Amino acid sequence: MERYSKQRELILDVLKSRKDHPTADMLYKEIAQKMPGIGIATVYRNLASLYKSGKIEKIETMQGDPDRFDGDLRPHIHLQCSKCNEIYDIFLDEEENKQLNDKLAELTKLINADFTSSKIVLKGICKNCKNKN
Amino acid sequence: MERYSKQRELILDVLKSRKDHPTADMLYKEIAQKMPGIGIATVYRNLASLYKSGKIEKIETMQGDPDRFDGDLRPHIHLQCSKCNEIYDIFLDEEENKQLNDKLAELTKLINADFTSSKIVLKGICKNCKNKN
DNA sequence: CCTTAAATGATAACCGTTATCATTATTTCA
DNA sequence: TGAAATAATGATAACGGTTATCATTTAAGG
Repeated sequence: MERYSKQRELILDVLKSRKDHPTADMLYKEIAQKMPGIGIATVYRNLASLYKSGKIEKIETMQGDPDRFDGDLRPHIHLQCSKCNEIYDIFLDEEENKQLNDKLAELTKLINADFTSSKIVLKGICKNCKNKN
Repeated sequence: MERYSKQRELILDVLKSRKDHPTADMLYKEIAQKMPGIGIATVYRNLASLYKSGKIEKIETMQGDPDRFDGDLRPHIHLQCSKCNEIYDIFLDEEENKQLNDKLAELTKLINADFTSSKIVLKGICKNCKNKN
Protein backbone atom coordinates (compact mmCIF):
# COMPACT_ATOMS: atom_id res chain seq x y z
CA MET A 1 0.00 0.00 0.00
CA GLU A 2 0.91 3.64 0.00
CA ARG A 3 3.95 4.70 1.91
CA TYR A 4 4.79 8.12 3.35
CA SER A 5 7.17 10.39 1.47
CA LYS A 6 8.50 13.85 2.21
CA GLN A 7 8.00 14.69 -1.46
CA ARG A 8 4.29 13.94 -1.47
CA GLU A 9 3.77 15.87 1.73
CA LEU A 10 5.54 18.93 0.33
CA ILE A 11 3.67 18.77 -2.98
CA LEU A 12 0.35 18.74 -1.14
CA ASP A 13 1.44 21.56 1.19
CA VAL A 14 2.58 23.78 -1.65
CA LEU A 15 -0.57 23.20 -3.66
CA LYS A 16 -2.79 23.89 -0.66
CA SER A 17 -0.92 27.11 0.07
CA ARG A 18 -1.75 28.50 -3.35
CA LYS A 19 -4.97 30.22 -4.33
CA ASP A 20 -4.50 29.83 -8.07
CA HIS A 21 -4.71 26.76 -10.30
CA PRO A 22 -1.14 25.81 -11.11
CA THR A 23 0.08 23.31 -13.66
CA ALA A 24 2.37 20.46 -12.67
CA ASP A 25 5.29 22.42 -14.03
CA MET A 26 4.42 25.58 -12.09
CA LEU A 27 4.30 23.51 -8.92
CA TYR A 28 7.57 21.81 -9.80
CA LYS A 29 9.33 25.15 -10.11
CA GLU A 30 8.15 26.27 -6.67
CA ILE A 31 8.80 22.91 -5.03
CA ALA A 32 12.27 22.55 -6.51
CA GLN A 33 13.31 25.66 -4.59
CA LYS A 34 12.32 24.11 -1.27
CA MET A 35 13.60 20.64 -2.15
CA PRO A 36 16.39 20.88 -4.69
CA GLY A 37 16.90 17.69 -6.67
CA ILE A 38 13.27 16.59 -6.71
CA GLY A 39 12.35 15.14 -10.08
CA ILE A 40 9.54 16.35 -12.30
CA ALA A 41 8.25 12.77 -12.56
CA THR A 42 7.78 12.70 -8.81
CA VAL A 43 5.58 15.76 -9.03
CA TYR A 44 3.44 14.20 -11.76
CA ARG A 45 3.24 10.88 -9.95
CA ASN A 46 2.18 12.40 -6.68
CA LEU A 47 -0.32 14.79 -8.19
CA ALA A 48 -1.91 11.77 -9.85
CA SER A 49 -2.03 9.78 -6.64
CA LEU A 50 -3.30 12.73 -4.58
CA TYR A 51 -6.04 13.23 -7.13
CA LYS A 52 -6.91 9.55 -7.15
CA SER A 53 -7.24 9.52 -3.39
CA GLY A 54 -9.44 12.61 -3.46
CA LYS A 55 -7.06 14.97 -1.67
CA ILE A 56 -6.85 17.45 -4.53
CA GLU A 57 -8.86 18.46 -7.58
CA LYS A 58 -7.76 18.31 -11.19
CA ILE A 59 -9.03 20.66 -13.87
CA GLU A 60 -8.79 19.56 -17.45
CA THR A 61 -9.15 22.57 -19.67
CA MET A 62 -8.50 22.78 -23.37
CA GLN A 63 -6.87 19.89 -25.18
CA GLY A 64 -3.14 20.19 -25.44
CA ASP A 65 -3.04 22.58 -22.54
CA PRO A 66 -1.55 21.17 -19.37
CA ASP A 67 -3.79 20.06 -16.54
CA ARG A 68 -4.28 22.39 -13.65
CA PHE A 69 -4.55 21.43 -10.03
CA ASP A 70 -6.52 22.78 -7.12
CA GLY A 71 -5.96 22.13 -3.45
CA ASP A 72 -9.27 23.65 -2.45
CA LEU A 73 -11.89 20.96 -1.92
CA ARG A 74 -14.82 23.22 -1.08
CA PRO A 75 -17.66 22.75 -3.59
CA HIS A 76 -17.02 25.02 -6.50
CA ILE A 77 -16.89 25.09 -10.25
CA HIS A 78 -14.51 26.84 -12.60
CA LEU A 79 -14.87 29.48 -15.22
CA GLN A 80 -12.16 29.97 -17.78
CA CYS A 81 -12.08 33.36 -19.43
CA SER A 82 -12.09 33.17 -23.22
CA LYS A 83 -9.97 36.29 -23.45
CA CYS A 84 -7.21 35.88 -20.87
CA ASN A 85 -7.54 32.12 -20.22
CA GLU A 86 -7.44 32.72 -16.48
CA ILE A 87 -9.38 30.23 -14.36
CA TYR A 88 -11.73 31.58 -11.72
CA ASP A 89 -13.45 29.85 -8.84
CA ILE A 90 -17.17 30.05 -8.34
CA PHE A 91 -17.85 28.78 -4.86
CA LEU A 92 -21.23 27.22 -4.22
CA ASP A 93 -23.08 27.32 -0.95
CA GLU A 94 -24.84 24.19 0.26
CA GLU A 95 -28.10 25.23 -1.35
CA GLU A 96 -26.62 26.04 -4.77
CA ASN A 97 -24.52 22.91 -4.73
CA LYS A 98 -27.53 20.74 -3.99
CA GLN A 99 -29.64 22.40 -6.66
CA LEU A 100 -26.99 21.91 -9.32
CA ASN A 101 -26.28 18.30 -8.43
CA ASP A 102 -29.97 17.48 -8.25
CA LYS A 103 -30.45 18.83 -11.72
CA LEU A 104 -27.51 16.87 -13.09
CA ALA A 105 -28.66 13.69 -11.36
CA GLU A 106 -32.10 14.25 -12.85
CA LEU A 107 -30.62 14.53 -16.34
CA THR A 108 -28.57 11.40 -15.75
CA LYS A 109 -31.75 9.50 -15.02
CA LEU A 110 -32.94 10.23 -18.55
CA ILE A 111 -30.58 7.56 -19.84
CA ASN A 112 -31.00 5.23 -16.87
CA ALA A 113 -27.50 5.82 -15.59
CA ASP A 114 -26.33 6.48 -12.02
CA PHE A 115 -24.86 9.92 -11.45
CA THR A 116 -21.60 10.04 -9.56
CA SER A 117 -19.96 13.35 -10.39
CA SER A 118 -19.47 16.01 -13.02
CA LYS A 119 -16.80 18.03 -14.68
CA ILE A 120 -18.06 21.50 -15.40
CA VAL A 121 -15.98 24.27 -16.87
CA LEU A 122 -17.83 27.43 -17.73
CA LYS A 123 -16.59 29.66 -20.51
CA GLY A 124 -17.17 33.37 -20.44
CA ILE A 125 -15.64 36.78 -20.19
CA CYS A 126 -14.23 37.63 -16.81
CA LYS A 127 -14.75 40.80 -14.83
CA ASN A 128 -11.36 42.22 -15.81
CA CYS A 129 -11.60 41.53 -19.53
CA LYS A 130 -15.13 42.94 -19.72
CA ASN A 131 -13.83 46.32 -18.66
CA LYS A 132 -10.90 46.37 -21.05
CA ASN A 133 -11.00 47.80 -24.60
CA MET B 1 -11.33 33.27 -46.74
CA GLU B 2 -12.28 29.66 -46.55
CA ARG B 3 -12.27 27.71 -49.75
CA TYR B 4 -14.24 24.57 -50.62
CA SER B 5 -12.53 21.21 -50.45
CA LYS B 6 -13.78 17.70 -51.14
CA GLN B 7 -11.87 16.56 -48.09
CA ARG B 8 -13.66 18.87 -45.69
CA GLU B 9 -17.03 17.99 -47.16
CA LEU B 10 -16.39 14.28 -46.77
CA ILE B 11 -15.10 14.67 -43.23
CA LEU B 12 -18.26 16.50 -42.23
CA ASP B 13 -20.49 13.98 -44.02
CA VAL B 14 -18.84 11.01 -42.38
CA LEU B 15 -19.01 12.57 -38.93
CA LYS B 16 -22.67 13.49 -39.36
CA SER B 17 -23.51 9.98 -40.49
CA ARG B 18 -22.25 8.52 -37.25
CA LYS B 19 -24.16 8.28 -34.02
CA ASP B 20 -21.13 7.74 -31.81
CA HIS B 21 -18.35 10.08 -30.74
CA PRO B 22 -15.34 9.16 -32.81
CA THR B 23 -11.77 10.33 -32.36
CA ALA B 24 -9.89 12.00 -35.21
CA ASP B 25 -8.14 8.72 -35.87
CA MET B 26 -11.36 6.70 -35.98
CA LEU B 27 -12.71 9.16 -38.53
CA TYR B 28 -9.49 9.02 -40.50
CA LYS B 29 -9.73 5.24 -40.81
CA GLU B 30 -13.27 5.43 -42.18
CA ILE B 31 -12.56 8.37 -44.45
CA ALA B 32 -9.38 6.85 -45.88
CA GLN B 33 -11.47 4.01 -47.30
CA LYS B 34 -13.64 6.42 -49.25
CA MET B 35 -10.78 8.72 -50.21
CA PRO B 36 -7.51 6.80 -50.31
CA GLY B 37 -4.48 9.02 -49.91
CA ILE B 38 -6.04 11.60 -47.63
CA GLY B 39 -3.60 12.66 -44.93
CA ILE B 40 -4.20 12.45 -41.22
CA ALA B 41 -3.20 16.11 -40.86
CA THR B 42 -6.03 17.08 -43.18
CA VAL B 43 -8.48 15.34 -40.90
CA TYR B 44 -7.16 17.15 -37.83
CA ARG B 45 -7.05 20.49 -39.65
CA ASN B 46 -10.61 20.23 -40.89
CA LEU B 47 -12.03 18.97 -37.63
CA ALA B 48 -10.48 22.03 -36.00
CA SER B 49 -11.90 24.41 -38.59
CA LEU B 50 -15.34 22.77 -38.54
CA TYR B 51 -15.37 23.09 -34.79
CA LYS B 52 -14.23 26.68 -34.93
CA SER B 53 -17.02 27.55 -37.35
CA GLY B 54 -19.57 25.82 -35.13
CA LYS B 55 -20.48 23.01 -37.53
CA ILE B 56 -19.47 20.23 -35.16
CA GLU B 57 -18.97 19.68 -31.46
CA LYS B 58 -15.80 18.65 -29.72
CA ILE B 59 -15.72 16.67 -26.49
CA GLU B 60 -12.62 16.83 -24.38
CA THR B 61 -12.63 13.91 -22.01
CA MET B 62 -9.84 12.74 -19.78
CA GLN B 63 -6.36 14.14 -20.15
CA GLY B 64 -4.19 12.15 -22.49
CA ASP B 65 -7.20 10.61 -24.16
CA PRO B 66 -7.86 11.83 -27.67
CA ASP B 67 -10.57 14.36 -28.35
CA ARG B 68 -13.88 13.08 -29.56
CA PHE B 69 -16.12 14.72 -32.11
CA ASP B 70 -19.84 14.96 -32.50
CA GLY B 71 -21.80 15.96 -35.60
CA ASP B 72 -25.04 16.31 -33.69
CA LEU B 73 -25.70 19.94 -32.80
CA ARG B 74 -28.95 19.46 -30.91
CA PRO B 75 -28.61 20.68 -27.32
CA HIS B 76 -27.24 17.86 -25.27
CA ILE B 77 -24.62 17.00 -22.72
CA HIS B 78 -22.45 13.95 -22.35
CA LEU B 79 -22.04 11.29 -19.77
CA GLN B 80 -18.97 9.12 -19.73
CA CYS B 81 -19.31 5.80 -17.97
CA SER B 82 -16.66 5.23 -15.32
CA LYS B 83 -16.69 1.51 -15.99
CA CYS B 84 -16.67 1.15 -19.79
CA ASN B 85 -15.60 4.71 -20.76
CA GLU B 86 -18.38 4.89 -23.35
CA ILE B 87 -19.82 8.33 -24.00
CA TYR B 88 -23.58 8.74 -23.98
CA ASP B 89 -25.76 11.58 -25.16
CA ILE B 90 -28.32 13.17 -22.90
CA PHE B 91 -30.55 15.25 -25.12
CA LEU B 92 -32.23 18.23 -23.54
CA ASP B 93 -35.59 19.61 -24.54
CA GLU B 94 -36.01 23.36 -24.80
CA GLU B 95 -37.25 23.61 -21.23
CA GLU B 96 -34.42 21.58 -19.70
CA ASN B 97 -31.84 23.37 -21.78
CA LYS B 98 -33.08 26.76 -20.66
CA GLN B 99 -33.20 25.73 -17.01
CA LEU B 100 -29.65 24.45 -17.07
CA ASN B 101 -28.23 27.45 -18.90
CA ASP B 102 -30.10 29.86 -16.65
CA LYS B 103 -28.60 28.21 -13.61
CA LEU B 104 -25.09 28.34 -15.06
CA ALA B 105 -25.51 31.98 -16.10
CA GLU B 106 -26.70 32.76 -12.59
CA LEU B 107 -23.59 31.16 -11.11
CA THR B 108 -21.42 33.08 -13.55
CA LYS B 109 -22.90 36.32 -12.26
CA LEU B 110 -21.50 35.53 -8.81
CA ILE B 111 -18.05 36.54 -10.07
CA ASN B 112 -19.28 39.34 -12.32
CA ALA B 113 -18.41 37.48 -15.51
CA ASP B 114 -20.48 37.05 -18.68
CA PHE B 115 -21.58 33.51 -19.39
CA THR B 116 -21.06 32.29 -22.93
CA SER B 117 -21.03 28.50 -22.81
CA SER B 118 -20.16 25.47 -20.77
CA LYS B 119 -18.37 22.20 -21.03
CA ILE B 120 -20.15 19.60 -18.99
CA VAL B 121 -19.20 15.97 -18.83
CA LEU B 122 -21.10 13.88 -16.36
CA LYS B 123 -19.51 10.82 -14.83
CA GLY B 124 -21.56 7.88 -13.77
CA ILE B 125 -22.39 4.26 -14.33
CA CYS B 126 -24.27 3.57 -17.53
CA LYS B 127 -27.35 1.42 -17.94
CA ASN B 128 -25.37 -1.52 -19.31
CA CYS B 129 -22.66 -1.55 -16.67
CA LYS B 130 -25.19 -1.25 -13.85
CA ASN B 131 -26.70 -4.56 -14.83
CA LYS B 132 -23.41 -6.38 -15.14
CA ASN B 133 -21.72 -8.31 -12.28
C1' DC C 1 -6.64 30.49 -69.16
C1' DC C 2 -3.85 32.61 -65.61
C1' DT C 3 -2.94 34.32 -61.23
C1' DT C 4 -3.46 34.20 -56.25
C1' DA C 5 -3.53 32.04 -52.18
C1' DA C 6 -5.91 28.45 -49.54
C1' DA C 7 -5.78 23.39 -48.90
C1' DT C 8 -3.42 19.27 -49.13
C1' DG C 9 -0.20 15.26 -47.97
C1' DA C 10 4.06 13.72 -45.95
C1' DT C 11 6.50 13.94 -42.16
C1' DA C 12 9.26 16.20 -38.60
C1' DA C 13 8.64 18.44 -34.42
C1' DC C 14 6.26 19.54 -30.15
C1' DC C 15 5.05 18.95 -25.48
C1' DG C 16 2.68 17.22 -21.61
C1' DT C 17 2.82 13.07 -19.51
C1' DT C 18 4.09 8.19 -18.52
C1' DA C 19 7.21 4.13 -18.49
C1' DT C 20 11.54 2.21 -17.29
C1' DC C 21 15.02 1.08 -14.20
C1' DA C 22 18.65 1.42 -11.03
C1' DT C 23 18.92 3.52 -6.48
C1' DT C 24 17.05 5.19 -2.06
C1' DA C 25 13.91 5.27 1.75
C1' DT C 26 10.03 3.57 4.50
C1' DT C 27 7.78 0.00 6.86
C1' DT C 28 7.56 -4.37 9.07
C1' DC C 29 8.66 -7.84 12.01
C1' DA C 30 11.96 -11.25 13.60
C1' DT D 1 17.05 -2.48 16.25
C1' DG D 2 18.49 -4.17 12.09
C1' DA D 3 17.67 -6.73 8.03
C1' DA D 4 14.33 -7.93 4.47
C1' DA D 5 10.69 -6.53 1.50
C1' DT D 6 9.00 -3.35 -1.45
C1' DA D 7 7.16 1.36 -2.35
C1' DA D 8 9.00 5.83 -3.85
C1' DT D 9 12.35 8.44 -6.09
C1' DG D 10 15.20 10.76 -9.83
C1' DA D 11 16.98 10.66 -14.46
C1' DT D 12 15.71 10.16 -18.73
C1' DA D 13 13.87 7.64 -22.72
C1' DA D 14 9.66 6.84 -24.83
C1' DC D 15 4.85 7.68 -25.95
C1' DG D 16 0.89 9.59 -28.38
C1' DG D 17 -2.08 12.97 -29.85
C1' DT D 18 -1.70 17.01 -32.23
C1' DT D 19 0.49 20.85 -34.74
C1' DA D 20 4.08 23.02 -37.72
C1' DT D 21 6.56 23.03 -41.92
C1' DC D 22 6.94 23.07 -46.70
C1' DA D 23 6.68 21.75 -51.38
C1' DT D 24 2.77 20.67 -54.35
C1' DT D 25 -2.02 20.77 -55.74
C1' DT D 26 -6.37 22.91 -56.28
C1' DA D 27 -10.25 26.21 -55.93
C1' DA D 28 -11.91 30.83 -57.03
C1' DG D 29 -12.20 35.00 -59.66
C1' DG D 30 -11.21 38.01 -63.27
